[in-house]
Amino acid sequence: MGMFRLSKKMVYALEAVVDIAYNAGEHPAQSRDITKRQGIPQRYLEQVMQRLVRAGVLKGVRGPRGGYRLARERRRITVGEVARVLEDADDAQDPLAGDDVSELADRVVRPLWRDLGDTIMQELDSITIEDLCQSAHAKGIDSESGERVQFDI
Amino acid sequence: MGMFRLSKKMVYALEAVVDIAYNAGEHPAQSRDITKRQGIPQRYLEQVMQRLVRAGVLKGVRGPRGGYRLARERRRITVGEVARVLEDADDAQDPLAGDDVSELADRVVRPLWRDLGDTIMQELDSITIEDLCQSAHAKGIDSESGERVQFDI
DNA sequence: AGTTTTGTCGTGAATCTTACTTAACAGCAC
DNA sequence: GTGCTGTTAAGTAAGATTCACGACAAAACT
Repeated sequence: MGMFRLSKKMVYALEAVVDIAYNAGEHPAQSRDITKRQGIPQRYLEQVMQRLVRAGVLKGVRGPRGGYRLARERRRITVGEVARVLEDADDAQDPLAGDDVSELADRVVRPLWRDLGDTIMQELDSITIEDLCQSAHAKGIDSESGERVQFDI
Repeated sequence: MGMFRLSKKMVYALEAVVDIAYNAGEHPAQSRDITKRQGIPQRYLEQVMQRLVRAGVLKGVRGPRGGYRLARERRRITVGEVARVLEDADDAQDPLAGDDVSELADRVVRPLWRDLGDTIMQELDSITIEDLCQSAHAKGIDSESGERVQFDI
């Protein structure tokens, strides 16, 4: 059906992206370290990361000392974008269309659901990774990379 | 984990409840008619209905000419309540606790998610079945039961 | 410099778990 | 007994998790 969803995958993705943004030092952040820090299933995260790489949110570098970097500045990546990337890729069709559905469902109940999803997404689109990093900083959470390692390009 | 979710089950439940509220005449609405009208898997809905009955949202009456009625007035049932009933029953524990989770996740990312869920729920709690029926009426959707069949008790 | 080794990401499939759907039968009221 | 709800179990689809192996780039070793 393609129902909107706040999935576990999204949370993992967001945790990983924030982790990279917040802990990134000179070397890129490695998948294994991220999963260790955030308590995310190791093998699973790799798949999530691939989606983020292909979507242009992260940039993966291979080989020893490899890992992941943000593909853009922190303030130019929104939580909404990360969430959208992890939304099921295969639902090319309209989420809640349905021909064999009553008017009541089609014009009252489902619009409510759809509007709700839109509202959530708007909310998420208004929050950037930068915002979350600042929030973490304000709460005195310490970064792996000393402090203030600015992200380039 | 216990992640908040806008599930298909909830949509079905809501569609059914609204259908009952809007189409209810003298006789209770029957499961089969509801599924026919709303395009919901017949046998599946029965289970959903049971949850709603046990939660005191619906009242089932058996035998010929049996069916379902609202257990309360339309304005005293909120969309949020219906959604809550269909939230997985088995997650007795905290939704997003986790001990082996970094501060970054625990104090930044997950609170964001939890707040979002709370916001959604608040929104849903502010909408009653009555509201949806009026919306349907305003849109000129016609009821099975002539018009204006007020609900008793 | 060229080659091998090593450590990481990259990809696809296999397995496990949860949600959804279907089915079969028991219980109750007319 | 007939026609509905009530209950439990079995089957199917979707999501989450794990596994195995290929590709690539840095490092180490001639």
